[in-house]
Amino acid sequence: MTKIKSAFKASCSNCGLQKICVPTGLKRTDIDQLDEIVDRKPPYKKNEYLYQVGQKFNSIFAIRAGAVKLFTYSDSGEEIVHGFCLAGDVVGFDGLVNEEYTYNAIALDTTSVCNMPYDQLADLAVKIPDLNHQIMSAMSKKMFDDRMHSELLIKRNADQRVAHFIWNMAERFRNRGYAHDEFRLPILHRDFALYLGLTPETVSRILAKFNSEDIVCWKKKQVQIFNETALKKIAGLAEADPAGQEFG
Amino acid sequence: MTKIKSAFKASCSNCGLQKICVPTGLKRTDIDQLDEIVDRKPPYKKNEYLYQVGQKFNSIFAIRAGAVKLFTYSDSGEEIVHGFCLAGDVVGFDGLVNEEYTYNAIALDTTSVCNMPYDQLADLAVKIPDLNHQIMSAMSKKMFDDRMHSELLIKRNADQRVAHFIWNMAERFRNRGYAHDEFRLPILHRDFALYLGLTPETVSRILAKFNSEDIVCWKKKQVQIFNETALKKIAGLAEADPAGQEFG
DNA sequence: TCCAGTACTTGATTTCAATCAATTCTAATT
DNA sequence: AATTAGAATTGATTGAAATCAAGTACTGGA
Repeated sequence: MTKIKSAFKASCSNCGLQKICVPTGLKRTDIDQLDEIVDRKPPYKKNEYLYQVGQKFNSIFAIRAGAVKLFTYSDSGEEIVHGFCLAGDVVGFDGLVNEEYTYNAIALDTTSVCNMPYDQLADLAVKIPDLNHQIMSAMSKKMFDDRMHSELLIKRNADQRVAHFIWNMAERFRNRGYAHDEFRLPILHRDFALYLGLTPETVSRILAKFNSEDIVCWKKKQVQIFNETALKKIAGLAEADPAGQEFG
Repeated sequence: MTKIKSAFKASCSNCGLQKICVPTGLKRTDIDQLDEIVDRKPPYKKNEYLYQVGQKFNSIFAIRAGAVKLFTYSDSGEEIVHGFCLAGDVVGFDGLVNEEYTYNAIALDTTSVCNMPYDQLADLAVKIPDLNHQIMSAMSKKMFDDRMHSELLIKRNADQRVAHFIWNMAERFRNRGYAHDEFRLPILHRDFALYLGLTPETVSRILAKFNSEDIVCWKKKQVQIFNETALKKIAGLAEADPAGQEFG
């Protein structure tokens, strides 16, 4: 806990996110090989782009700290928010087809990433089948997230969407070993509204209601959950702890 | 055109969907290797399941003919339609994480598939990097489809959703070399409505309107597009042919 | 510390699509 | 060909969230 971090070279093998990130399930020797190709650049500042739509695909990014927003613009020029990535998430797979990225990825906070050049990663994956599988798993996980997102947009009303989103974020923090009832969420209500297909006004009203009912408070990028049960209930989630819910 | 098909053993190398399906971009010798692991079972009948949620993941399916609906049930038991697959599409990647399928896949019509057992495919992919890349491309393409779906659900009103869906289907037929202004679409209006996050009533009203305006007619699983320009315009798609739009 | 621009809140009104309800049409089965 | 259940249509009504319109509160930079 009180280790002097700077004394260690940053590496996958001493990274706290090993259980969540790409190295999951890899042998120690394989992790060391992966480590060699990882490029750890200085962190992105708030509002810096990791990549943009149309840019040549060259890397996949594992987020070590911070938060990233994925978005595009519709034909009519409105911003469309596709998702948010937190520490331990892997982004950039959208670039695999046609060798260019299909999202814009922007840092919402100061954000450190592990940059994995794709040509090297692909070469390595050929040699390490577990790694190859791991990459596909990460993609498959992303698909699952997207599926949950569409489900939200298709079936849920505004209250349910807001509750579900907050609950989902809490779960992601829980899975990463952080407090799940109180956490920093550097996401603008505006972006959050866009992601849920709602307006900022609607989101504001619902958050005010949840706050007045002592369910959850989200102010100044800080979230506090007071009544987990109520939140889950509004979100339309089954009462019992869903054991199979180990996706983040 | 008038070749006696039964005289040929079905294979990737004589398949008309080669340019769309998994073999795209592979060398002839690689395709032959792929061919060896492909299991071509008798077609699925209408309403037969290719796979179901929770079932052990074992295969990826390339659709040769017919149509498949991907769906799940929400916590509250309502059906949620996630997509439709046509000839040339590849399904089953959702099963990669945790080794089980996360969708239900059901045949909407008599449907022939090429079943690719995943363990064999994975072994082969290790030997053929192009194939590995091809598999990831197919996953990435699926992600792009899902992205278009969320975009539709987030930003578009009912008219735009309906128009966009029909346009998208037409493009898929066009990409596969079929007529794009008249095609069979064995999808119930009910399923179509669920996919778009609308009710059957709303869809029915909009289709009636489009029909009365001589834009498009979709009756008895047969679609005819009379006014492509109007359809695109309603869908909110740019007037000029989007050159970069080669996804299906 | 002030200022300016952006983000957020709150209220009044409108609108689009859902819901409710009743037929009509269609396709599968015998 | 008759039967029947499911699918699609059409109309009347309701309701949830968008929109319009001021306001207030942050936040980052000078």
